[in-house]
Amino acid sequence: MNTNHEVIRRLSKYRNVMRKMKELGLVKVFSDNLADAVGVSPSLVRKDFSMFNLTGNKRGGYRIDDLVSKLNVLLGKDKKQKVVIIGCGKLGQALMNHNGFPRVGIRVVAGFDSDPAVLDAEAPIPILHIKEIKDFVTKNQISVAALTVPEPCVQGMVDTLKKTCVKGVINFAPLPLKSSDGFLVHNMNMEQEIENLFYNIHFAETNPTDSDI
Amino acid sequence: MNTNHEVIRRLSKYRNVMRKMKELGLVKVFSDNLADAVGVSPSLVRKDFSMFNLTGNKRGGYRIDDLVSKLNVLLGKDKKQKVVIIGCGKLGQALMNHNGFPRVGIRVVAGFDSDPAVLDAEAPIPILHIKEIKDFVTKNQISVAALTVPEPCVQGMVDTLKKTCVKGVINFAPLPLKSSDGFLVHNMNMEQEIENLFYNIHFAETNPTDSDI
DNA sequence: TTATTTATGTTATATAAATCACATAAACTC
DNA sequence: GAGTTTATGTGATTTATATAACATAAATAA
Repeated sequence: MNTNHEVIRRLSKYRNVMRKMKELGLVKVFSDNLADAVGVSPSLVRKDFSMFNLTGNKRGGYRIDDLVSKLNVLLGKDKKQKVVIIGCGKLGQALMNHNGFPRVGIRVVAGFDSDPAVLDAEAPIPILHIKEIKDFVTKNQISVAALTVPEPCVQGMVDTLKKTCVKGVINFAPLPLKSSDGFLVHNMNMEQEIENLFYNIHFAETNPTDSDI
Repeated sequence: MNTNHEVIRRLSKYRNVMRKMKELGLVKVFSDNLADAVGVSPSLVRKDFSMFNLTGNKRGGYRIDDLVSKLNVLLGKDKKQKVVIIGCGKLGQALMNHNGFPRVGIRVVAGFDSDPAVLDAEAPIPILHIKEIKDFVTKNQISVAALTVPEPCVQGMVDTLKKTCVKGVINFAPLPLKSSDGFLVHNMNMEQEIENLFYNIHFAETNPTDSDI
Protein backbone atom coordinates (compact mmCIF):
# COMPACT_ATOMS: atom_id res chain seq x y z
CA MET A 1 0.00 0.00 0.00
CA ASN A 2 3.09 2.21 0.01
CA THR A 3 2.35 3.39 3.55
CA ASN A 4 4.10 6.55 4.53
CA HIS A 5 5.47 6.13 8.03
CA GLU A 6 3.84 9.30 9.30
CA VAL A 7 0.36 8.63 7.95
CA ILE A 8 -0.78 6.55 10.90
CA ARG A 9 0.36 9.20 13.36
CA ARG A 10 -1.63 11.78 11.45
CA LEU A 11 -4.72 9.58 11.26
CA SER A 12 -4.53 9.28 15.00
CA LYS A 13 -4.35 13.06 15.29
CA TYR A 14 -7.26 13.58 12.92
CA ARG A 15 -9.24 11.13 15.01
CA ASN A 16 -8.50 12.97 18.24
CA VAL A 17 -9.47 16.30 16.73
CA MET A 18 -12.71 14.88 15.41
CA ARG A 19 -13.58 13.33 18.74
CA LYS A 20 -13.32 16.77 20.28
CA MET A 21 -15.30 18.36 17.47
CA LYS A 22 -17.98 15.76 18.06
CA GLU A 23 -18.15 16.73 21.72
CA LEU A 24 -18.84 20.27 20.54
CA GLY A 25 -21.82 19.00 18.60
CA LEU A 26 -20.26 19.20 15.14
CA VAL A 27 -21.37 16.69 12.55
CA LYS A 28 -19.29 17.35 9.45
CA VAL A 29 -15.63 18.15 8.99
CA PHE A 30 -13.67 19.44 6.00
CA SER A 31 -10.12 18.66 5.04
CA ASP A 32 -9.38 22.32 5.71
CA ASN A 33 -10.51 21.98 9.32
CA LEU A 34 -8.29 18.99 10.00
CA ALA A 35 -5.41 20.57 8.13
CA ASP A 36 -5.56 23.63 10.37
CA ALA A 37 -5.86 21.58 13.54
CA VAL A 38 -3.04 19.20 12.75
CA GLY A 39 -0.81 21.65 10.93
CA VAL A 40 -0.62 20.07 7.47
CA SER A 41 -2.06 20.96 4.08
CA PRO A 42 -5.66 20.09 3.21
CA SER A 43 -4.54 17.99 0.27
CA LEU A 44 -2.43 15.84 2.54
CA VAL A 45 -5.44 15.21 4.74
CA ARG A 46 -7.44 14.09 1.72
CA LYS A 47 -4.60 11.99 0.43
CA ASP A 48 -4.18 10.30 3.79
CA PHE A 49 -7.85 9.41 3.81
CA SER A 50 -7.94 8.30 0.23
CA MET A 51 -4.98 6.04 0.91
CA PHE A 52 -7.18 4.06 3.29
CA ASN A 53 -10.37 4.38 1.24
CA LEU A 54 -11.89 6.77 3.74
CA THR A 55 -14.22 8.76 1.53
CA GLY A 56 -16.31 11.84 2.05
CA ASN A 57 -18.90 13.70 0.01
CA LYS A 58 -17.76 15.58 -3.04
CA ARG A 59 -19.18 18.73 -1.55
CA GLY A 60 -20.21 18.16 2.03
CA GLY A 61 -16.87 17.11 3.53
CA TYR A 62 -16.69 14.09 5.81
CA ARG A 63 -19.18 12.83 8.39
CA ILE A 64 -17.36 12.87 11.73
CA ASP A 65 -19.24 9.93 13.18
CA ASP A 66 -18.58 7.77 10.21
CA LEU A 67 -14.93 8.73 9.91
CA VAL A 68 -14.15 8.29 13.60
CA SER A 69 -15.62 4.83 13.72
CA LYS A 70 -13.80 3.80 10.57
CA LEU A 71 -10.57 5.16 12.04
CA ASN A 72 -11.24 3.27 15.24
CA VAL A 73 -11.30 0.01 13.36
CA LEU A 74 -8.36 0.96 11.21
CA LEU A 75 -6.20 1.96 14.18
CA GLY A 76 -7.36 -0.93 16.33
CA LYS A 77 -9.02 1.37 18.83
CA ASP A 78 -12.11 -0.84 18.83
CA LYS A 79 -10.12 -3.42 20.79
CA LYS A 80 -8.84 -3.06 24.35
CA GLN A 81 -5.21 -2.01 24.27
CA LYS A 82 -3.57 -3.65 27.26
CA VAL A 83 -0.06 -2.73 28.35
CA VAL A 84 2.25 -3.60 31.24
CA ILE A 85 4.79 -1.30 32.86
CA ILE A 86 8.20 -2.81 33.46
CA GLY A 87 10.13 -0.96 36.12
CA CYS A 88 8.07 0.67 38.85
CA GLY A 89 10.27 3.51 39.96
CA LYS A 90 8.87 7.01 40.06
CA LEU A 91 8.38 7.20 36.34
CA GLY A 92 6.89 3.73 36.04
CA GLN A 93 4.44 4.40 38.83
CA ALA A 94 3.51 7.72 37.28
CA LEU A 95 2.64 5.89 34.09
CA MET A 96 0.64 3.28 35.99
CA ASN A 97 -1.55 6.05 37.40
CA HIS A 98 -1.54 8.24 34.33
CA ASN A 99 -5.13 9.06 33.51
CA GLY A 100 -4.36 10.00 29.94
CA PHE A 101 -4.15 6.31 29.09
CA PRO A 102 -7.63 5.12 30.07
CA ARG A 103 -9.05 8.18 28.38
CA VAL A 104 -7.87 6.90 25.01
CA GLY A 105 -8.63 3.27 25.69
CA ILE A 106 -5.19 2.17 26.80
CA ARG A 107 -5.36 0.00 29.91
CA VAL A 108 -2.37 -0.54 32.17
CA VAL A 109 -2.98 -4.01 33.58
CA ALA A 110 0.10 -4.58 35.74
CA GLY A 111 3.49 -3.32 36.79
CA PHE A 112 6.67 -5.32 37.33
CA ASP A 113 9.73 -4.68 39.45
CA SER A 114 12.49 -6.53 41.24
CA ASP A 115 12.39 -4.41 44.39
CA PRO A 116 10.24 -6.19 47.06
CA ALA A 117 9.43 -2.82 48.62
CA VAL A 118 7.24 -1.72 45.73
CA LEU A 119 5.46 -5.03 45.07
CA ASP A 120 1.73 -5.12 45.74
CA ALA A 121 -0.20 -7.95 44.15
CA GLU A 122 -3.49 -6.76 45.65
CA ALA A 123 -3.49 -3.20 44.28
CA PRO A 124 -6.08 -2.27 41.63
CA ILE A 125 -3.20 -2.40 39.19
CA PRO A 126 -0.97 -5.05 40.75
CA ILE A 127 2.78 -4.66 40.94
CA LEU A 128 4.30 -8.10 40.56
CA HIS A 129 7.80 -9.46 40.75
CA ILE A 130 9.68 -9.29 37.50
CA LYS A 131 10.21 -13.05 37.55
CA GLU A 132 6.50 -13.46 36.85
CA ILE A 133 6.58 -11.39 33.68
CA LYS A 134 6.71 -14.30 31.23
CA ASP A 135 3.78 -16.12 32.80
CA PHE A 136 1.73 -12.97 33.06
CA VAL A 137 2.09 -11.69 29.50
CA THR A 138 1.44 -15.16 28.14
CA LYS A 139 -1.66 -15.72 30.24
CA ASN A 140 -3.03 -12.24 29.54
CA GLN A 141 -1.97 -12.02 25.91
CA ILE A 142 -0.03 -8.78 26.33
CA SER A 143 1.67 -7.52 23.19
CA VAL A 144 2.93 -4.13 24.36
CA ALA A 145 5.09 -3.07 27.34
CA ALA A 146 6.42 0.23 28.56
CA LEU A 147 10.05 -0.04 29.64
CA THR A 148 10.92 2.23 32.56
CA VAL A 149 13.84 0.25 33.93
CA PRO A 150 17.30 1.73 34.53
CA GLU A 151 19.40 2.01 31.41
CA PRO A 152 21.73 -0.90 32.20
CA CYS A 153 18.75 -3.27 32.48
CA VAL A 154 17.05 -2.30 29.24
CA GLN A 155 18.78 -4.61 26.79
CA GLY A 156 18.44 -7.63 29.05
CA MET A 157 14.77 -6.94 29.54
CA VAL A 158 14.24 -6.69 25.81
CA ASP A 159 15.97 -10.01 25.31
CA THR A 160 13.63 -11.57 27.86
CA LEU A 161 10.55 -10.04 26.28
CA LYS A 162 11.52 -11.21 22.82
CA LYS A 163 10.94 -14.76 24.01
CA THR A 164 7.31 -13.96 24.92
CA CYS A 165 4.20 -12.79 23.11
CA VAL A 166 5.25 -9.17 23.65
CA LYS A 167 5.82 -7.74 20.19
CA GLY A 168 6.87 -4.18 20.97
CA VAL A 169 7.93 -1.76 23.68
CA ILE A 170 7.98 1.93 24.44
CA ASN A 171 11.45 2.54 25.76
CA PHE A 172 11.89 5.43 28.19
CA ALA A 173 15.58 4.88 28.81
CA PRO A 174 17.89 7.36 27.08
CA LEU A 175 19.62 4.50 25.27
CA PRO A 176 17.89 4.31 21.89
CA LEU A 177 17.07 0.71 21.05
CA LYS A 178 16.68 -0.55 17.51
CA SER A 179 13.69 -2.44 16.24
CA SER A 180 14.34 -5.87 14.83
CA ASP A 181 12.56 -8.65 12.95
CA GLY A 182 9.27 -9.09 14.81
CA PHE A 183 10.01 -6.82 17.73
CA LEU A 184 9.30 -3.11 17.50
CA VAL A 185 10.81 -0.44 19.69
CA HIS A 186 9.53 3.10 19.96
CA ASN A 187 11.94 5.27 21.90
CA MET A 188 10.60 8.04 24.13
CA ASN A 189 13.87 9.83 24.65
CA MET A 190 13.01 12.71 26.97
CA GLU A 191 16.63 13.69 27.39
CA GLN A 192 17.14 13.99 23.68
CA GLU A 193 13.90 15.87 23.21
CA ILE A 194 15.00 18.46 25.74
CA GLU A 195 18.49 18.72 24.25
CA ASN A 196 16.91 19.23 20.88
CA LEU A 197 14.62 21.92 22.19
CA PHE A 198 17.57 23.76 23.72
CA TYR A 199 19.37 23.63 20.41
CA ASN A 200 16.41 24.92 18.47
CA ILE A 201 15.92 27.76 20.90
CA HIS A 202 19.49 28.88 21.15
CA PHE A 203 20.99 28.18 17.77
CA ALA A 204 18.38 27.57 15.12
CA GLU A 205 17.89 30.40 12.70
CA THR A 206 14.63 31.91 13.80
CA ASN A 207 12.62 31.03 10.75
CA PRO A 208 8.99 31.61 11.65
CA THR A 209 8.13 28.07 10.65
CA ASP A 210 6.99 25.46 13.09
CA SER A 211 9.27 22.73 14.37
CA ASP A 212 6.60 20.15 14.90
CA ILE A 213 3.02 20.20 15.91
CA MET B 1 22.62 26.39 5.99
CA ASN B 2 19.72 24.32 4.67
CA THR B 3 19.53 22.41 7.94
CA ASN B 4 17.63 19.18 7.75
CA HIS B 5 15.31 18.93 10.73
CA GLU B 6 16.62 15.53 11.74
CA VAL B 7 20.32 16.34 11.60
CA ILE B 8 20.53 17.75 15.09
CA ARG B 9 18.82 14.71 16.55
CA ARG B 10 21.32 12.51 14.80
CA LEU B 11 24.29 14.60 15.93
CA SER B 12 23.04 14.15 19.46
CA LYS B 13 22.88 10.40 18.93
CA TYR B 14 26.36 10.27 17.44
CA ARG B 15 27.60 12.21 20.45
CA ASN B 16 26.02 9.78 22.90
CA VAL B 17 27.46 6.79 21.10
CA MET B 18 30.91 8.35 21.06
CA ARG B 19 30.76 9.17 24.75
CA LYS B 20 30.16 5.52 25.44
CA MET B 21 32.90 4.46 23.04
CA LYS B 22 35.23 6.80 24.88
CA GLU B 23 34.37 5.12 28.17
CA LEU B 24 35.48 1.86 26.56
CA GLY B 25 38.84 3.40 25.83
CA LEU B 26 38.33 3.93 22.12
CA VAL B 27 40.07 6.89 20.50
CA LYS B 28 38.99 6.91 16.87
CA VAL B 29 35.64 6.33 15.22
CA PHE B 30 34.65 5.73 11.60
CA SER B 31 31.50 6.79 9.85
CA ASP B 32 30.69 3.09 9.53
CA ASN B 33 30.73 2.68 13.30
CA LEU B 34 28.34 5.52 13.90
CA ALA B 35 26.15 4.44 11.01
CA ASP B 36 25.74 1.00 12.55
CA ALA B 37 25.07 2.37 16.00
CA VAL B 38 22.51 4.94 14.93
CA GLY B 39 20.97 2.99 12.09
CA VAL B 40 21.73 5.20 9.10
CA SER B 41 24.10 4.96 6.15
CA PRO B 42 27.77 5.89 6.55
CA SER B 43 27.48 8.55 3.89
CA LEU B 44 24.75 10.26 5.86
CA VAL B 45 27.00 10.35 8.92
CA ARG B 46 29.74 12.00 6.88
CA LYS B 47 27.31 14.39 5.29
CA ASP B 48 25.91 15.39 8.66
CA PHE B 49 29.41 16.14 9.90
CA SER B 50 30.48 17.96 6.77
CA MET B 51 27.36 20.12 7.03
CA PHE B 52 28.75 21.52 10.28
CA ASN B 53 32.40 21.52 9.21
CA LEU B 54 33.22 18.64 11.50
CA THR B 55 36.13 17.07 9.71
CA GLY B 56 38.08 13.88 10.16
CA ASN B 57 41.19 12.40 8.61
CA LYS B 58 41.04 11.20 5.06
CA ARG B 59 42.08 7.82 6.21
CA GLY B 60 42.03 7.59 9.97
CA GLY B 61 38.39 8.40 10.69
CA TYR B 62 37.47 10.91 13.36
CA ARG B 63 39.05 11.55 16.76
CA ILE B 64 36.35 10.90 19.34
CA ASP B 65 37.66 13.43 21.83
CA ASP B 66 37.81 16.17 19.28
CA LEU B 67 34.44 15.40 17.77
CA VAL B 68 32.62 15.13 21.08
CA SER B 69 33.90 18.45 22.30
CA LYS B 70 33.01 20.14 19.03
CA LEU B 71 29.55 18.60 19.22
CA ASN B 72 29.22 19.81 22.80
CA VAL B 73 29.73 23.38 21.68
CA LEU B 74 27.54 22.95 18.65
CA LEU B 75 24.67 21.46 20.62
CA GLY B 76 25.06 23.83 23.52
CA LYS B 77 26.04 21.03 25.91
CA ASP B 78 28.92 23.13 27.20
CA LYS B 79 26.39 25.33 28.98
CA LYS B 80 24.17 24.32 31.88
CA GLN B 81 20.75 23.42 30.58
CA LYS B 82 18.29 24.48 33.24
CA VAL B 83 14.63 23.49 33.10
CA VAL B 84 11.58 23.84 35.32
CA ILE B 85 8.75 21.35 35.68
CA ILE B 86 5.28 22.82 35.58
CA GLY B 87 2.71 20.54 37.17
CA CYS B 88 3.97 18.36 40.01
CA GLY B 89 1.60 15.43 39.88
CA LYS B 90 3.01 11.93 39.70
CA LEU B 91 4.55 12.46 36.29
CA GLY B 92 5.97 15.87 37.10
CA GLN B 93 7.56 14.61 40.30
CA ALA B 94 8.98 11.62 38.47
CA LEU B 95 10.66 14.01 36.06
CA MET B 96 11.98 16.12 38.93
CA ASN B 97 13.75 13.08 40.33
CA HIS B 98 14.67 11.52 37.02
CA ASN B 99 18.36 10.77 37.11
CA GLY B 100 18.66 10.57 33.35
CA PHE B 101 18.61 14.36 33.21
CA PRO B 102 21.63 15.25 35.35
CA ARG B 103 23.56 12.51 33.56
CA VAL B 104 23.34 14.46 30.32
CA GLY B 105 23.78 17.88 31.87
CA ILE B 106 20.13 18.83 32.15
CA ARG B 107 19.36 20.36 35.54
CA VAL B 108 15.83 20.53 36.92
CA VAL B 109 15.93 23.65 39.08
CA ALA B 110 12.34 23.89 40.35
CA GLY B 111 8.82 22.55 40.14
CA PHE B 112 5.57 24.49 40.12
CA ASP B 113 2.05 23.55 41.12
CA SER B 114 -1.16 25.09 42.37
CA ASP B 115 -1.89 22.41 44.96
CA PRO B 116 -0.64 23.58 48.41
CA ALA B 117 -0.22 19.96 49.46
CA VAL B 118 2.72 19.36 47.15
CA LEU B 119 4.54 22.69 47.67
CA ASP B 120 7.92 22.54 49.37
CA ALA B 121 10.13 25.56 48.97
CA GLU B 122 12.90 24.01 51.07
CA ALA B 123 13.39 20.79 49.11
CA PRO B 124 16.64 20.30 47.18
CA ILE B 125 14.58 20.98 44.09
CA PRO B 126 11.93 23.36 45.45
CA ILE B 127 8.29 23.03 44.48
CA LEU B 128 6.84 26.53 44.36
CA HIS B 129 3.38 27.92 43.80
CA ILE B 130 2.51 28.44 40.18
CA LYS B 131 1.90 32.11 40.80
CA GLU B 132 5.63 32.54 41.28
CA ILE B 133 6.51 31.14 37.88
CA LYS B 134 7.01 34.47 36.08
CA ASP B 135 9.32 35.86 38.74
CA PHE B 136 11.29 32.67 38.97
CA VAL B 137 11.99 32.10 35.29
CA THR B 138 12.92 35.75 34.86
CA LYS B 139 15.26 35.80 37.84
CA ASN B 140 16.87 32.48 36.88
CA GLN B 141 16.91 33.00 33.13
CA ILE B 142 15.02 29.80 32.35
CA SER B 143 14.31 29.22 28.68
CA VAL B 144 12.86 25.70 28.77
CA ALA B 145 9.98 24.16 30.75
CA ALA B 146 8.45 20.72 30.89
CA LEU B 147 4.66 20.87 30.93
CA THR B 148 3.06 18.11 32.99
CA VAL B 149 -0.18 19.88 33.84
CA PRO B 150 -3.64 18.40 33.15
CA GLU B 151 -4.76 18.79 29.56
CA PRO B 152 -7.29 21.56 30.21
CA CYS B 153 -4.58 23.75 31.76
CA VAL B 154 -2.01 23.38 29.02
CA GLN B 155 -3.03 26.16 26.66
CA GLY B 156 -3.42 28.68 29.46
CA MET B 157 -0.02 27.80 30.83
CA VAL B 158 1.55 28.25 27.42
CA ASP B 159 -0.06 31.66 27.10
CA THR B 160 1.42 32.64 30.46
CA LEU B 161 4.87 31.35 29.55
CA LYS B 162 4.88 33.18 26.24
CA LYS B 163 5.01 36.44 28.20
CA THR B 164 8.23 35.37 29.93
CA CYS B 165 11.76 34.47 28.90
CA VAL B 166 10.71 30.85 28.40
CA LYS B 167 11.17 30.12 24.72
CA GLY B 168 10.05 26.52 24.49
CA VAL B 169 8.33 23.66 26.26
CA ILE B 170 8.18 19.90 26.25
CA ASN B 171 4.49 19.14 26.40
CA PHE B 172 3.47 15.85 28.01
CA ALA B 173 -0.27 16.38 27.65
CA PRO B 174 -1.91 14.33 24.90
CA LEU B 175 -3.15 17.54 23.25
CA PRO B 176 -0.54 18.32 20.60
CA LEU B 177 0.39 21.99 20.74
CA LYS B 178 1.73 23.92 17.78
CA SER B 179 4.91 25.93 17.78
CA SER B 180 4.58 29.59 16.92
CA ASP B 181 6.74 32.61 16.18
CA GLY B 182 9.34 32.60 18.95
CA PHE B 183 7.89 29.84 21.05
CA LEU B 184 8.74 26.23 20.34
CA VAL B 185 6.75 23.22 21.45
CA HIS B 186 7.98 19.66 21.38
CA ASN B 187 5.20 17.22 22.10
CA MET B 188 5.91 14.04 24.04
CA ASN B 189 2.69 12.27 23.28
CA MET B 190 2.93 8.98 25.13
CA GLU B 191 -0.63 8.03 24.33
CA GLN B 192 -0.05 8.46 20.63
CA GLU B 193 3.22 6.62 20.75
CA ILE B 194 1.53 3.62 22.30
CA GLU B 195 -1.38 3.76 19.87
CA ASN B 196 1.10 3.87 17.05
CA LEU B 197 3.00 0.91 18.41
CA PHE B 198 -0.21 -1.10 18.65
CA TYR B 199 -1.00 -0.27 15.07
CA ASN B 200 2.43 -1.25 13.83
CA ILE B 201 2.28 -4.52 15.70
CA HIS B 202 -1.18 -5.58 14.72
CA PHE B 203 -1.71 -4.19 11.26
CA ALA B 204 1.51 -3.15 9.61
CA GLU B 205 2.73 -5.48 6.91
CA THR B 206 5.61 -7.24 8.58
CA ASN B 207 8.37 -5.82 6.44
CA PRO B 208 11.62 -6.66 8.17
CA THR B 209 12.61 -3.00 8.16
CA ASP B 210 13.00 -0.95 11.28
CA SER B 211 10.37 1.51 12.44
CA ASP B 212 12.71 3.86 14.16
CA ILE B 213 15.92 3.50 16.01
C1' DT C 1 60.14 6.68 -2.67
C1' DT C 2 56.56 4.71 -5.37
C1' DA C 3 52.50 1.82 -5.12
C1' DT C 4 48.57 0.45 -2.61
C1' DT C 5 45.18 0.70 0.50
C1' DT C 6 41.34 2.89 2.84
C1' DA C 7 38.11 6.16 4.79
C1' DT C 8 36.87 10.83 4.09
C1' DG C 9 34.27 14.72 1.69
C1' DT C 10 31.20 15.85 -1.86
C1' DT C 11 28.65 15.49 -6.12
C1' DA C 12 25.19 12.95 -8.56
C1' DT C 13 21.33 9.95 -8.10
C1' DA C 14 17.37 7.79 -6.03
C1' DT C 15 13.70 7.62 -2.91
C1' DA C 16 10.22 9.55 -0.01
C1' DA C 17 6.88 12.84 1.22
C1' DA C 18 4.18 16.85 0.73
C1' DT C 19 2.02 20.31 -2.09
C1' DC C 20 -0.21 22.02 -6.18
C1' DA C 21 -3.69 21.94 -9.44
C1' DC C 22 -7.62 20.52 -11.56
C1' DA C 23 -11.31 17.55 -13.22
C1' DT C 24 -15.39 15.67 -10.96
C1' DA C 25 -19.60 15.31 -8.54
C1' DA C 26 -22.69 16.65 -4.92
C1' DA C 27 -25.34 20.41 -3.12
C1' DC C 28 -27.29 24.87 -3.52
C1' DT C 29 -29.60 28.89 -6.27
C1' DC C 30 -32.59 31.07 -9.27
C1' DG D 1 -34.00 21.90 -13.94
C1' DA D 2 -30.07 24.48 -15.81
C1' DG D 3 -26.28 27.04 -13.95
C1' DT D 4 -23.19 27.94 -10.19
C1' DT D 5 -20.71 26.94 -6.33
C1' DT D 6 -17.67 24.21 -3.52
C1' DA D 7 -15.03 20.49 -1.50
C1' DT D 8 -13.43 16.03 -2.69
C1' DG D 9 -10.15 12.61 -4.96
C1' DT D 10 -6.09 12.01 -7.56
C1' DG D 11 -2.35 12.69 -11.10
C1' DA D 12 1.58 15.94 -11.87
C1' DT D 13 5.05 18.60 -9.71
C1' DT D 14 7.99 20.15 -6.18
C1' DT D 15 10.58 19.79 -2.23
C1' DA D 16 13.02 17.25 1.22
C1' DT D 17 15.85 13.55 2.62
C1' DA D 18 18.84 9.71 2.17
C1' DT D 19 21.85 6.69 -0.48
C1' DA D 20 25.30 5.57 -3.86
C1' DA D 21 29.46 6.57 -6.13
C1' DC D 22 33.79 8.32 -6.67
C1' DA D 23 37.76 11.41 -6.69
C1' DT D 24 40.98 12.72 -3.05
C1' DA D 25 44.36 12.56 0.53
C1' DA D 26 46.41 10.40 4.49
C1' DA D 27 48.55 6.23 6.04
C1' DT D 28 50.89 1.94 5.27
C1' DA D 29 53.81 -1.25 2.73
C1' DA D 30 57.26 -2.79 -0.48
